[in-house]
Amino acid sequence: MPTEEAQAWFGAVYHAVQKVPLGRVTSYGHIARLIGYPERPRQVGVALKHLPSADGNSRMNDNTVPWQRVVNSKGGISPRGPDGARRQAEALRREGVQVDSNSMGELSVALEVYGWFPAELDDESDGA
DNA sequence: ACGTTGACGTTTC
DNA sequence: CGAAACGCCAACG
Repeated sequence: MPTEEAQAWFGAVYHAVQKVPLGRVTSYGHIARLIGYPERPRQVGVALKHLPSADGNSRMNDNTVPWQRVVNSKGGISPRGPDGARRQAEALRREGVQVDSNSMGELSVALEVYGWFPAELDDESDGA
């Protein structure tokens, strides 16, 4: 049983992820900043890793939380398991998000097309 | 109870 | 511009 602090953190992460609209993507760092803990992007990944199944009774589950819209700062899908990244790419494509794969099999979102959400947190203006 | 791991990001070299 | 180090902290062995 996690501590109440941890529960609050998890809930905050899930809630923030739910704010990401369909067809857009965000990064772990963005979620962390939105919550108010810009130095813990890693714990965002931890929270998503422990995201409850849709079968459970939890209001926050992999069916209500668009975990697939969260990628790393490079726009790539971090390889957590053999099929994990592939499943995420599929879910994103299903939403209309373009996901490219290089010769090494690494999957990445076409940020130059979709950009980040929210865009206001991006202080730099490179691509465009 | 303690050491290691890991859905990350920034800073440094 | 690429690689390595460091920080973060819950989960796991």
